[in-house]
Amino acid sequence: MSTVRVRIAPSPSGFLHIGTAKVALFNWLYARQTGGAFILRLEDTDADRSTEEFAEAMCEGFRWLGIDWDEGPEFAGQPEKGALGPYRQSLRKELHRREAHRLLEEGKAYRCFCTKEELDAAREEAMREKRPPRYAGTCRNLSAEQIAAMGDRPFSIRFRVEPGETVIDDLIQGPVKVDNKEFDDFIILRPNGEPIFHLAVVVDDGTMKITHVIRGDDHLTNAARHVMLFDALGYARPKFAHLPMVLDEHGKKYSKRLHGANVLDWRDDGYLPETLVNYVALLGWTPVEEGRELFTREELVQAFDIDRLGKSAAKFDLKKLQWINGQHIRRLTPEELRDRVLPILHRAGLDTSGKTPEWLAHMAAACQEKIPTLNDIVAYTDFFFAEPSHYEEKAVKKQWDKPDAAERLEHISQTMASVEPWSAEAIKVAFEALAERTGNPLGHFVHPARLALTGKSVGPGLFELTELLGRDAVVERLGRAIAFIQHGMETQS
RNA sequence: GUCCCUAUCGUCUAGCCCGGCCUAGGACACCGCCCUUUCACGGCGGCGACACGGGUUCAAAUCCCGUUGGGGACGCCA
Repeated sequence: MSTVRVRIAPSPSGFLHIGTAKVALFNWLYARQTGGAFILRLEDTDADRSTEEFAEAMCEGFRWLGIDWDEGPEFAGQPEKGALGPYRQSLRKELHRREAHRLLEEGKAYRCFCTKEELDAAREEAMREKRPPRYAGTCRNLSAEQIAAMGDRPFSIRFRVEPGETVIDDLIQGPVKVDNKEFDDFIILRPNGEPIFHLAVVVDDGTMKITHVIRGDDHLTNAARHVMLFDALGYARPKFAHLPMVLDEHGKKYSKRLHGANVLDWRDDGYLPETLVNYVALLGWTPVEEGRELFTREELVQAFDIDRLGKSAAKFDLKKLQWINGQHIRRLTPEELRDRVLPILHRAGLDTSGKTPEWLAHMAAACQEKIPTLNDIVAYTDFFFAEPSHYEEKAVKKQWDKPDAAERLEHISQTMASVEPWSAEAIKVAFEALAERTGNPLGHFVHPARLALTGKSVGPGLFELTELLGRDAVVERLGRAIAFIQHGMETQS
């Protein structure tokens, strides 16, 4: 029985960010690999910015990626899971408050009567004078009499940072030593009784028995504060692993407003969830098996190794993502591909109701090796569901602007009218025979035919496409194309 | 300003901890060739990096120091 307990603790103040997804994935992989528990905790203490819609959007992102949690809040009709809840930070305030007051009683924290205005002014002044903006310690050593004299003036609670050195034994960064002099006494509870992030995370991680805190390295410095709090509160210190962040293609922080910051943007763009999972996993992790880059979610669980995490930030590379997507699309069965692509076809306004599931699976198979994203299916197959609305201009010039163009299509049409059986293989043989008989290369007939049947110059293999289209449609479309060449060339713009 | 983290091809990275096997390996991208009914796929080849400067050493991508670049923390945000 594994005792590993890890968590993802997003603040529901936006969609699921690509960086959060990375952190979640590594936590999830570690949990799944060790047989431990993966916990979702919503850090919604900032009521102004946290909304239920965001919480749902975030969960939808996780669901799409296939990152499921063993313990977490109630969501979308699902009841809360787990024995150490509640899993919304906002519902744990009472506990946070109690722990803050416990520290106060134990002398590990103290009352601070400074007002926000005073503190803000002091910080600004320090910044202006290029001094480290730290709390001056005004209320650090107030006597009982002085405190009593404050009457019922509101106060915040500050953690008392003791002199010494704090060491974070980070699984990724190695031991990180920080002199406690670098930290001032930080506030853990606001005058209104609301907990501050540092207190809330530590209390929650401590009481939820988190064993490994795997998160973004923007928290590395905070980790020292957290370690001090863990110790002061008497909780077992978790192990830490601070992951490098995900940068955009220019090497900047992946801004929320950038397309792709929301993992669901990628779904909308036609990427498979397994692609995102695979790609993000490679951002900072390399398998022992050298050269291997393609993994399913399950294979990642097997291969993942927390010791092989990199230390530096990685830029997001769309081209690599596209390549991985193509690879994963090829690994789908035709039926799986069909099922994933059908909603996209429908959204594009194509009516697939006239086709059987088997036919649609064949169609999917014909495109499988060609489409970089699921969305490309539309351009590759729309002509199956509707007559080509027009012929690609450049292709018309190249293929049909020849004296014998109509004649060639006529040959093809006659051939197609009599091929038996109506199969891609037989159609291929017929085309080859036609080419040979007339002493032409195969392309001499294939290219004009493609244009006649699809209106385009690129698409699925011609013979498969021809079979799928059916003899009647093929002969009819060839006829139209011949008519177009004979009468319509000059009217086409 | 102080402190912390980080730095190998354009990009993701292997190698670094335990110096020599590194004339630095792979992948994506790019270029060329081959395959080929288009587009892809696939195959072959090419281009292409140890940020800089000092040490230590017979020997440094690998160890040490500094510089520079990037990121982060220093909030009654999370």
